[in-house]
Parts: sequence; C-alpha cells; structure tokens
Amino acid sequence: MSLEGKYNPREQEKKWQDFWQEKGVFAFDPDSKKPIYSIDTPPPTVSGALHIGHVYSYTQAEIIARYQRMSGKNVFYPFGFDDNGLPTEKFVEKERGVRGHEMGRSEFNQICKDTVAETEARFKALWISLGFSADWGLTYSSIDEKCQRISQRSFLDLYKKGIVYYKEEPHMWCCDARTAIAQAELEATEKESFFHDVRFDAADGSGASIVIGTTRPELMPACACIFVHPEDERYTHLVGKTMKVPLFGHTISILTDEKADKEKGTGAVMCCTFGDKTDVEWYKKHNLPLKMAITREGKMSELAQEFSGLKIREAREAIVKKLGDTGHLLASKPIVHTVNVYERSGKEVEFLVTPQWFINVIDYKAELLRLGDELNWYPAFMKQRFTHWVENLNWDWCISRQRFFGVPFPVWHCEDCKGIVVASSESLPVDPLNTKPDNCPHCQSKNLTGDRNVMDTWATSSVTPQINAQWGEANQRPNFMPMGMRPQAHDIIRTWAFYTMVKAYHHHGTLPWKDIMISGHVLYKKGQKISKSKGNSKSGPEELIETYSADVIRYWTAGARLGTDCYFEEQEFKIASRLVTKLYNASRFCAMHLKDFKSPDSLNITFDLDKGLIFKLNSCIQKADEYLSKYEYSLALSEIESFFWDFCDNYLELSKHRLYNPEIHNDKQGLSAKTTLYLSLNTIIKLLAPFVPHITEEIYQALFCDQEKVVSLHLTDYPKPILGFETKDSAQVYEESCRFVAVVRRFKTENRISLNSPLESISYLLKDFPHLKQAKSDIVYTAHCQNLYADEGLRETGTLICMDGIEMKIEMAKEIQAESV
RNA sequence: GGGCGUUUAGCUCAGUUGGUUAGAGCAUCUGCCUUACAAGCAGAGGGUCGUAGGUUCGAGUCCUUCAACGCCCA
Repeated sequence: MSLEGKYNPREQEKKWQDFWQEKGVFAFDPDSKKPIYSIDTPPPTVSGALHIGHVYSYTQAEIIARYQRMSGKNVFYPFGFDDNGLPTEKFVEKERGVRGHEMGRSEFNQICKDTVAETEARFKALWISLGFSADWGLTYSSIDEKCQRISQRSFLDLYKKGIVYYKEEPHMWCCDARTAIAQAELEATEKESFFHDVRFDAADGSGASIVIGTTRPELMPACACIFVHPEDERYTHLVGKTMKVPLFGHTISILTDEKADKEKGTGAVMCCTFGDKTDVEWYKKHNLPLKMAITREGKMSELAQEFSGLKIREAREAIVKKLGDTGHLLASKPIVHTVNVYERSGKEVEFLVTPQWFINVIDYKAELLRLGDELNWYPAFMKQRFTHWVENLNWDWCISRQRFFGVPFPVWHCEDCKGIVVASSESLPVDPLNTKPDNCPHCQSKNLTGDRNVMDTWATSSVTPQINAQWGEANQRPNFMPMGMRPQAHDIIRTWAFYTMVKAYHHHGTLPWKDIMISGHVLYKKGQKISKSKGNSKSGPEELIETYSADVIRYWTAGARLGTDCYFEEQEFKIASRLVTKLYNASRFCAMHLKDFKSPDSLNITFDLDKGLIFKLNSCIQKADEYLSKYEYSLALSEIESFFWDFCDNYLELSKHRLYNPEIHNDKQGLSAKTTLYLSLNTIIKLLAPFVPHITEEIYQALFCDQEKVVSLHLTDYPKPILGFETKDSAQVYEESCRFVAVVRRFKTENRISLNSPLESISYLLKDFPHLKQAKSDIVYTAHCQNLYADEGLRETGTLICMDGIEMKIEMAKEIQAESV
C-alpha cells in the first residue's frame, strides 16, 4: 500500500490504458447474465480532424458508460467510423486536390479508402488516449462489407415493404456536388440579391401587360405561367390572358392561386419549373409543363437559347442587361433574402427532375411523432427539436447520390421493360456494376444495367443499431432492439436521430433506442461553433491532453450541464487540474495511515464524528447515483466534489489526532478513524472513477486492489450507502465540529496567526454546540487548544468572537499573546 | 414569422416539488511555509436573481407582459 512520489499523468495514463486493454476490462461479454446496457455511439464522420467539441460530447457519454458498467450492467460500447459518402468525398477532394467526377470511379474510391484508413487510425488513438472504455472488438466502419450488407438489406426490406420508391420527381440538387440532396442537408443563409420588376406583354398584341417581381430572371426560359391572387382586383381583367415571355418568346398564361402573395412585389409572380418549393407545388397542382432551364452542372440548358451554356450567375447578369436593353426591366431593388444552400458546398440548391430513390417519410409523420414521444429524451426539452422537424417535413427522403464512395444500390434497371430488378438477400453485399442477374424476372431480357447511384451517408449511418445488432447476419445478437442509449449532439437530431428512428420504425416497428442523451457544443465565443475551417480551434485535443492530461480534459467535459453549450476557455483546464492533484495528495495521506490496515468492516465505525462523515457520504452516494441514472453527470460530479472537498478540509483535519497519536487513544477510536478513512476514500475513488478513470485506478491499485480482489476499479460495484450502524445525532456531531473549527480558523486568520498556533482556552455556550463534547478530543487537537470550557454562559477571559449568531471567547496561548503585542 | 433555450456576484455557472440571512469555482483583497497538498490552506469583500405586473402568509423558483442574447425551423 503506497503511492510514491509525484503523480505523472503522462506515463501513468498510458500505463492504465494498456492495462485495461490487456485485461479486456471493457470487453462485452455475450454470455453474461447481467442486464445489457447498449450504447449506439454515433460513428464520427471521417472528414478532417476531431476537435474539442467531439471530445466534449463523446466523453460525456463515456462517463455514462463507466457508470452503467459499475452499476452492474453488461455494457455494449462500440465505436465506429462513418467513412462513406459525400462528406468523405468532399474531404478527400479538398485534401488531395482531386475531383471525383473527373476521375474514374474505382480510382477515386481507392484514394478515399486510403485517406479514411489514415484518419481512422488517428481517431482511434485519440479515443484511447482519453481513456475511453469502448470494446474495440466491436468497431465497424460504415463502408466495410458487413455494413454494406446491412445497408443493402435495409434497402431491400424497405423496397419490399413499398416504403422505398424510384421515381423521376422534382427534388433538390446541388450543382457543385452534382448530386441530389435531402431536406436535412439544407442550410438557410442570408444573401444579397436584387428584386427585378420585369414586364410581360400580351401575346395578342393588344398592348396589355403585367409586371412580375423576381430574384431569378435567368429562370425565365423555364417560365410556365404567371400567378396572381384570385382576389387581387388589380389583375382580374388579365386572368386567363396569354402573355409572351420577354427575350425567349414562348407564351404562357396568367393563372390564379391563393399562394400568390398580394403584398410581395407587384403581386404577380412568375412560376418556373423550378425555382423553389412553391414552384414544385404549383407544377403538381396546376399540371404545368416541365421546362428545365438549368443543367446538372449548373449551366443554362438549350431552353436558354443564346444564353445556353452560361453559368447561372453569368446568365442572370446577361439576361438582366438584355431586359434593360429591350425595355422590359422596370426596376431592380437590392434586397437581402434567405436562400437554401447545401450545407457541404454552401451553394444554392436547384430543383431538377431526375430519377432518384426516395424513402417515404411524409406519410408517416404521425407515427414518427408518436415514436418521438415514446423516446426518453435527456434533457427532455430536446424533444421539441425532433417534433418541430417532423412537423415541418416537406419532402420524402431522397437517398440516392450521384457520387462514388458509398454503398451501392443492390439494383439493376431493365432497359427493355424498364422494370427494377433487386438483388437476392443471399447475394449481399453486391455492386451492381460488377455483377448482374442472368435476366430480367419481369420480361426475361438480358439487357440489364446496374444502378450507378450510391446511398446517402445517412441512409447507411441510420442503421447503426442494426449494425450493432448484426441484424440479419448469421451471428445476429438477440434482443438488441431497441438499444439502451444513443448519445449525440443536438445539431444532428434532424439527421442522425431522425433517420435512425425512421429506419427502426420501418424495419422493426420499434424505437432504435430507449434513451437519447443530447450534448451541447463547445463554442469559441458567443454563438460561434468550434471548427477547424473557421481556424478557431487553437488547441487540438491531442495537445490539450499532452498539456493537461486525459483526466483533466474529462473532468472539464463533465462540468457543463447536459445539453448545454459551453465556451472554450483554457483557464478552465487549469482549474480542472486541481481535483486530480488534490485527490492524489489526499490519497497519499490516507495511504500513510492505512499501511497495515486490513479490516474494513463498517461495524468498527463507532465514533460519532466518523459516523457523521459516513452519513454525509451516504447522502452523496444516493444523489450521485440518482443524477447519473438520469444522465446528469455534471450535477453528480458537483455533489461528489463538494463531499470530497469537505472530506479533505474538515474530516482529515479532525481525524488527525486519532491517526497520529494511536498511543493516547484506545484501539477502538483509532480503528474507527482508520475504517472511516478506508471506506470513505475507497468510495470517493469509485464515485470519481467514471470522471477521472486513470488517477482513480492508480489509487485503487495501490491501496485497495489487494483487499477487493477485483482486477480493475472499473469493474467494481458502484458504491451503495454504508449501513450497519446507528447514525442518530452523529450528523450533528460532525456539523457542529466543522462549525466550531470554522470559528477558530476565522479567529486565527483575523489575528494573523497560523492555524496551528496554540490557544490557551476556548469558552463556548452549550446551546450552540449541544453535541460537541462527543468529539471533544478531536476538536481540542484540531484547534490546538489547551482548555475547552462549555457552559450556560461564557467565561470572563478571552476575546469575544461572534459568527453566524454564535458567541465564543477565545484566548491565545500566553507566548503568542506576548509576541503579537 | 413560429418554436426552444438562456438571463442569478467582475467572469463561468449551481439553485429539483415555492419555505431561515440566495450558493460554488475563478478573479480581487487580507493572512498563513499547518507532521497529504504553497500547483496548498484559512478568511474577507462583492448580488434589490433581465423588466413590469400578478398568485401566495411567503417567489430566484409558479402565471402573464415586455426586452436582450443564442439556437432550431420557415
């Protein structure tokens, strides 16, 4: 039993990480009889580097994993990597200076694979260096064979259930990424633009005209009609008239629709196929002709005539100029308006009609809202984000991407009958570009073409519960759905949480998890996310660990309340270091007095002061347990920490007398103190184990492992209240002792004498400290006081000191009095 | 425009179902080398709890109004 020298986290943390790995401390045991607590860790996207925000969120969840493990659960805690799909492609394109669609599919995919392998190794090393208690044997990568198989299985299941459909349908498109995108990938930004008033003249040459307002004159070649509000009297006489589109010459009609806003611009609006979501609605409702002025590459189509081939922005400028020349442009007003951009390119989205794969979500809003209600949200108010998102869904989920590095659709298209041929479930995973069935089951044609699309990243990462459960695999894990808990940050409620719930509902009719734990972001300053691209993540996690140690970083992450954002301030890490240092020093002190101590039987705690401490400890255990079971790690930590500080500042001081002077006490009193010391410290390190696992393991191995016979602290049981003796009055004894010592400390501090200066006498009133006599010898020693007088009234000698309604008289020792004169 | 959250000491934040004189850490100031710890310890000062009303014997806490900030969605 010893803790030698100074604690060196740099060496010791690594030592314990290796130890845990070697002993398989965190391995999931499929044969265990304990209840399973499974965690659906969101595999981070393998694009760029992990920043302090990741550390913040993932560590908060890791603390829960350790708590649950100590609470007797068989913890299933995997870490995966989400490395397929567009985010990775964009990263690789930027990092390697290549463009996917300018390079062969297989060559590009190889570059992607190489890049993600490097990145994954870095990610894993970081998680390990933070002391994460994951089972690395459960690690998956969303592009690996098993994940591809399960993704494709998910697709086939939904296809067979009629929830997935293939359709040539208006959908959102990013001309920069050159792929279809989904609603969840939109981001609204404010952009400066011009609102142009353009005059359309009647086709019959009658001289009638109408002025429409538009921010997108380049869409005029796609103009399908003009809408006015049915009750807009300004235009009643024009409704039904045929107008000629300026510059482009085709004719369109003036129609009415309630959605035309009388207040906006002139009240007349041109409808193009398509400029926005409303155009799409009108297109369907009024059965308008389809005219696509914009190509997949973001250029003007043939419809744009002389402007064809120009980029959108160039065309806009050229068309505005020409409208001015021809006298059709009446005004151009600068405006700032909100436009939707694709979150990963920042480019404005367009609306195209191409064949795509969709998952029906619009028809299941009610069911999804119900699922949202059934899920336990921590913190509860985060459910609003989900509910709000589902209520505002406008599009079915488009899951096909015209990219390369992703899970392919297990599908072929028949060129003759246009039928769809899906792969058999036994053949998964398949790449339809490398293999194909003999013939079309619908028309027997051999003319089959593999689907060239890949799935949306989210279409595959939304099956992480199924991946963890090995759904449909030979070694499927039984009773895994729903899983125990999904930890994630609040920004991906509309994507990750939502999509995963969609999949679980359609596949199993259940929730994917019972609980969801939502963490916040680390902000650089008010309202700004930490991100590498903004260049504001000054210190990477690796450097912070190197400087402050993993335990300190972990402790810091547990300081912020669940679900709340926090600001990055390096000062906070310095503060966090205090606990670790203090814990080590306090443990060294305990070790000194517990050298040959071998009988930690709580029945030996017979001294009231000691019982009083245990009474407080028990209350701390109960609170910490309750908070952690509700994912409130920060509230738990603050309870534990305040107990620990009380233990150090008060109990250790009050018990020193009995610990240092066994000869003047009977065995019982010394034994009581040592037993209390042993049980308290043992409990404290267990309570702190989920937060600072390395230092607590160090202390456990040095002081307790021999007795407890459990290989690692992290496999011991979470503390339960220490019972077996009467605690009546003992809490008062402890409280009064602390209060009494506080008065003495104040007296000494105010008189500028050190705390170990001797006192001649202290006189106090019995009514103020009715239980104090039960700890008299400890008090006398701690106060360094010769004589203690307790009575109905105060003695005449000494200086009167008043504090919080308590009156005492304190007399300094004679020699001190002489010095201070 | 709709929703959610926040507003408590100079700073960062606790304050659970209403209940003594509203707490902690940091920072500031004053002391103390005390047989674990000076990267420590002891102590002090500092708040009309965003605003205006209301309910109540009693409101930081419940209700309403407004404001500022942040986030989400249109």
